[in-house]
Amino acid sequence: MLTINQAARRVGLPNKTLRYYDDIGLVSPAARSPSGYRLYDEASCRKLAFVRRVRQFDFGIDETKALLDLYDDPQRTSAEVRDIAKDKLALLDTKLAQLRRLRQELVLLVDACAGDRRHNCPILDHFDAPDPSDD
Amino acid sequence: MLTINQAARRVGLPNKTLRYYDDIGLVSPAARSPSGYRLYDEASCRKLAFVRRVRQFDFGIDETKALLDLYDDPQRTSAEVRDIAKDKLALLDTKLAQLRRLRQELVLLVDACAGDRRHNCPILDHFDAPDPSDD
DNA sequence: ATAAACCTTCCAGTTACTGGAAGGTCAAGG
DNA sequence: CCTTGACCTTCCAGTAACTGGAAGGTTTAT
Repeated sequence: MLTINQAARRVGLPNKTLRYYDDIGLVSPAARSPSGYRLYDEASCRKLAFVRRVRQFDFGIDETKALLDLYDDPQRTSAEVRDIAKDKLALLDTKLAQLRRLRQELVLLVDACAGDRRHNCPILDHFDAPDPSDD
Repeated sequence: MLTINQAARRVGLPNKTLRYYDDIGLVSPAARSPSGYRLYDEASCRKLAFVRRVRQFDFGIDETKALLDLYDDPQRTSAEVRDIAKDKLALLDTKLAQLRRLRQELVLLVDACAGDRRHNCPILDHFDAPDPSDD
């Protein structure tokens, strides 16, 4: 049984985050010591590591919880999991497209700007465009 | 002079957001009516529109404020603005690279998963990988 | 006069934590 | 036995950028 900091070090998360996950009921320690210390066993550490990996994939806490429930359920089917992953993938693609557009516009702006001591600036001009057709 | 909802409609932001921008001192209305209503003129509407466009580029409020100060300052140089934009561009590139890696991994996972009624699932297996070398 | 449609302020909630204060616990050293 | 330091606990507040809602004042029209 590991105390909170030991578990935190093992799974690579801050101890604050472990307390938070306990508070919201995402991953709780296996037990408490007589004096109230959180104690994590192998299984709870695996769950924490699982959560960390899922979170790195930009899944929100709710989605992570759904995945964790499936992870805990030996009766789940691969289709249930795959549906969640596919939804996430679609979202990710949307986000990527937006960011790419953003980047492209910003590149144009930076390129158009002399970046010298003069006072006119195409970047500000662009943001100031009196363009009523833009939503 | 426009009331808050009229201004909100014109610049394409929710009225709550206009109140918020006033609260934090980002963009304040040009005046208040005798009964305390916020009144926006042309200049304040232009600033709101400017802020909206900048925000769409994923600049934070602080960065937006910096840009707005430069926008307000006839003595600013294009170099000052360009530096901010270039920093943002670098950040954007980092974020894009991360998301691309994420997407690629997720694609592999989804492809590897049959998505049928069976109980084994490569996605969950991946997240469960007992991989201690990952940070 | 009163109803509808505005406007105001203030408080709470959102996401996923992070930081800090006040205080209990545990092992080692003197 | 006592103290010191490193842990641990809970709870409260703050982060970013709003959003929603309650309670109440104002304006306009009927």
